[in-house]
Amino acid sequence: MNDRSAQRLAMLQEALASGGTLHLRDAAELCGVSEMTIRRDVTTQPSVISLLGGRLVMANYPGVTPVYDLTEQQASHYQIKHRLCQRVASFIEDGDTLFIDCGSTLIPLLSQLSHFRELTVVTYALNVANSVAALPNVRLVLLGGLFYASSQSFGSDGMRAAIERLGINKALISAAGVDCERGVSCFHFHEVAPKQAAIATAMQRLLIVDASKFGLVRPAYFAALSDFDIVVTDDEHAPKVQDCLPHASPSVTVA
Amino acid sequence: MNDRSAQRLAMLQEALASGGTLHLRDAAELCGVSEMTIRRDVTTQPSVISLLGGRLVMANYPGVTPVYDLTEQQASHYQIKHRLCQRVASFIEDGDTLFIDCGSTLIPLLSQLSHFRELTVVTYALNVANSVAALPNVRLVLLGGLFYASSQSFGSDGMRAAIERLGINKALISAAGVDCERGVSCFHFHEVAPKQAAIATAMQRLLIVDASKFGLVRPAYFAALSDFDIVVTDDEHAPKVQDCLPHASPSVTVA
DNA sequence: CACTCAATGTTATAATTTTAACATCAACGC
DNA sequence: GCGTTGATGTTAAAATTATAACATTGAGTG
Repeated sequence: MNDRSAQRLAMLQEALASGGTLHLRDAAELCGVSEMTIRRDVTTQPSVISLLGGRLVMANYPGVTPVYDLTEQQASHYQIKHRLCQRVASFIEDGDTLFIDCGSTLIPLLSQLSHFRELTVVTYALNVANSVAALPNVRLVLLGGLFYASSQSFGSDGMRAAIERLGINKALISAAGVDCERGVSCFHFHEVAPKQAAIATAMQRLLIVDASKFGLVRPAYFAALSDFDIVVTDDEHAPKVQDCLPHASPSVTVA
Repeated sequence: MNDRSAQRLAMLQEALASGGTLHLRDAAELCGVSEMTIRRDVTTQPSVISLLGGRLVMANYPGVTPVYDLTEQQASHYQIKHRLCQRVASFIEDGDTLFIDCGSTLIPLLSQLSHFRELTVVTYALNVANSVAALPNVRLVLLGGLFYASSQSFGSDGMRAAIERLGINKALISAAGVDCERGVSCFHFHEVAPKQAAIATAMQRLLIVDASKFGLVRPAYFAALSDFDIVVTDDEHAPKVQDCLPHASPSVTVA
């Protein structure tokens, strides 16, 4: 909260911006203070710098992912999403123009995009953009606007038109709830326009949801199940899924 | 070197791909082996995963370079930008709508924005957006488009119009070259439209350049020195600056 | 000038991580 | 079967890092 403290943090942030780690002792020497002070600088106030085993690391500067500890449960829950994304990747072809939705479901897909020769990714999510920005083989189009921190995504009144002007090949859509009768829903209303526009303009529409989302109702409906060509899900909660999917037209892939 | 070892590494890589860190003990439990084995997995063979203070971190994340050695030159070079940004901050008022240019010059400013009660930041740079996205007191508007990795920024044909539709208060512009007669220039042509639009629409225009930029000519001219109201620079290379600035109209602030 | 307070430094101790050495175990060929 | 081998597990000691308590400094104030 100090002025000098903030100055030191900014200095270290600059030093770490190009990557790498800085040992506490080097940081202390660089700033001309004791290790304890640096330690206090980075631990007593929120910062993009975190302390890991005596070394300062930046929370992925060009990206925004903070350094936090995954629990074993989180890591295993991630396995489901990864399996879903592996299945999604099997639908992707070289040269595709993909619309990639916001949320955490499709994040594991992004690192797999490096295996293709050439792709274009259209998104309105900051975290997606950050992951894609690092891939040299992927052209990135980010749809900007006002930032909504809750979903790490942008919204603007022109977004629907902007998306419909693009030649999107495949729309990869995620959701927070899928209900047999009411359809597919998400939490935030600003996500509705981009999702709907992508569904409207894409040649192929994939809905990617883990099975726990079935039967859930969220504030913002944006599509019917029948609007999708393919539903990618997992078999963890098979009964719930069975209730919904046979009634709808899309083909279902269980990863 | 082992088959199982490689399998475990792949598994952990998947778990870590979305960011964050995984404690050795959780990784061990996740893979059903001892901590020692995981430790050996990641240390005995080259891998994208590294071990930092008992936690696994992805290599494309901060921790990949074991130690980052800073030269004192880098440290002092940082000081200049930080001083410039402190001066810039003194021009900012609560409630301002700021246009913030891409590049590294204005990065140190962003952490200082948390000291204000309420601000709006307009930018077309990914790195700026990432820093601002973390600030709860700042409304962020990102102008999207096609991503240009070289400048970590976006470009689109509609950007000029999009900026002129916004009520920008103060334009904070950086540059790669300032020439007395030819004007102010940058490296990339896609930066010209947003810079010009911001200059055209803003009520107050600040040019922030360290003194080493004076006398340099870059491919893309975007403004004359007289288009700015305030020039913020440093006195490191006073002679060069003197040659240019007296001829132009803006007031000069030396930080 | 003495007092106060916040920031920083110092030290000792606790907790954790790393290393090394050795034990176990299963697979495989002879 | 038997011994070898590579992978893995276990344990204890060494090194490092984290924490907490207390000492010092230094600027601002009455």
